[in-house]
Amino acid sequence: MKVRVRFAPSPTGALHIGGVRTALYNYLFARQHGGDMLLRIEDTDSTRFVPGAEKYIIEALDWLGIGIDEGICIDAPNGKGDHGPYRQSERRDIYHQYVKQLLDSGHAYYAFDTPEELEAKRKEVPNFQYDARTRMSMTNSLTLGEDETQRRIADGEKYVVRFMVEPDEDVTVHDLIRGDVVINSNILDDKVLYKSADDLPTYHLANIVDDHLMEITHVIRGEEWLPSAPLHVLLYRAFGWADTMPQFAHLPLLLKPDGNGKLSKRDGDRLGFPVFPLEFHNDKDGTVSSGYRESGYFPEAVINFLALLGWHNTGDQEMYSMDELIQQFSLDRVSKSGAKFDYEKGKWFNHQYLQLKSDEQLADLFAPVLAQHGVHADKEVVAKVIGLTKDRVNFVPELWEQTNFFFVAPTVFDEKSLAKRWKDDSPRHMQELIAVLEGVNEADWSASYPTTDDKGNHITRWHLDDVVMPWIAEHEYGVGIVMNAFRICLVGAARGPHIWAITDILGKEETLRRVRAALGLIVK
RNA sequence: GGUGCUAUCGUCUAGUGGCCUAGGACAACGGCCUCUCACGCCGUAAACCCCGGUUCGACUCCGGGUAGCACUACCA
Repeated sequence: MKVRVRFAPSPTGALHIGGVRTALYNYLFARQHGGDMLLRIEDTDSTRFVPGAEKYIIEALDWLGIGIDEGICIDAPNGKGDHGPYRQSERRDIYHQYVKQLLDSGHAYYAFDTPEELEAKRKEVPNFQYDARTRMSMTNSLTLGEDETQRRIADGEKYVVRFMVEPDEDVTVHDLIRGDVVINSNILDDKVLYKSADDLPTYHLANIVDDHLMEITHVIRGEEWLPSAPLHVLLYRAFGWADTMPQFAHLPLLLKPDGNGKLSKRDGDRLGFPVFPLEFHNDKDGTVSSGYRESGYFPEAVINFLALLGWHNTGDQEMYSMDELIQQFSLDRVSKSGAKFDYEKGKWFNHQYLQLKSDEQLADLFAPVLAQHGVHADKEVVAKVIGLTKDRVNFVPELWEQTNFFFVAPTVFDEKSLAKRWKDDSPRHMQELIAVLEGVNEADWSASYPTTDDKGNHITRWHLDDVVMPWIAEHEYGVGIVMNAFRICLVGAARGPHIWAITDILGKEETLRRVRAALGLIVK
């Protein structure tokens, strides 16, 4: 039988990073088995619907490279495949039919208790549960009788349909990650399956009906669903679908980095990192949530990071491409315990993937950042500059802090660097250095050649080394003193790549101009 | 409160009864490299929740505690 899995988010806001991981695991599982990955929208709660959320979900998955074979997706916003519609709000007629089936077979009943009455009941009776023990004292078709029930419905009174859970039964759920989980039906309540108020089913009914009709073979979802899994098993049985019931796998939760509990949207705001793949503007409550994409993350880094939060192969491999994940992923190597969200490790992954990109690729990605700062430089130069600095950044936007001095001459000079590296002799040294550098031919300015150091390592030596070092030695100046003062003139601080790599890019004219300018600007 | 799930370095994890003096990675710390800041390299510190049992032998199996989490809606 062909493997068919589904990711079934609710369009109630931006897609949480935990949801992304669930989608990823579903996708990896489907691809590995040559099966289908479906996306179904579970919009059965009309009160929590957020405009734009659905579009956000499909764009986020598309950005991450989590491909959808059937259902709602980027190239078919209204769904593709022959098991549709894939939006639950468009499947009302289908649900009516199955609600009726349960009603007719005696597995469900009408209930007229209002939300207010139920709330009052819960206040009055501790641990109140709508079940076999209490249902005969409530307002429902079991206590009202056929005629009264029909009269109320005909009068347009709001009602719900509840599932009738038989008491005293041990229900076993076989979970692919955790093994057999047994729960007694006494702790289950008569779940609401359908509400007439918005003519929609609840999750429990819709998910069973849809998974069955869509021929889902494996339900891979978050651990928060484990307690209701027995109810779902009971529902399959009530429908007579026990034979084709999908297999279950409940994934461990993603936890807060500090303290305990599920990772939430608030944690991101509080700790300063995104918990959503893309930036999201919520028109319903006016909030804006930051996203991994906008923070400078590469999708492959997010995927790699997320994949390892809850799954790990034997061995020490850390870097996985999507193809490797598809090949190696397996549900029985998914951890059972929750994983704290380690944002620092996420940054490290992005650093690794950034190093893997070519300087030219990075130059293209960096161009918009440069433009923001009013810099328009040749791509060739930008790529060269990136080659010198990329190993010290985690994100493309950070490149600006590392490279700005290549494009804009310093006008302010770092106090700390001056205090430590700018000596009383420095102005005189710089004056002399100007004279030395002026003597260098334009053609030799950037020249370099391979050689070996005194330990026999192959290194690149610059022509300017051969000019400046002898001069320093001749006057018995300190190399560090002269070079750092020089660096401050060019960069504005005691940091940055090798000094001759800087002068190479700046060129003779700009280098000398900066030293002269600095001499006028640095007051100490 | 009830039910369920879970439990190895600060974090993600490897470990499926002897390969464990518990391995790797992130973070931390120290050193090397060096004109600077980084990167890189090398190194240090750091864990089997507790108590019993099974066994010649338990991180690994079993039982009991404890702790954490999840669920307990006309939300998903």
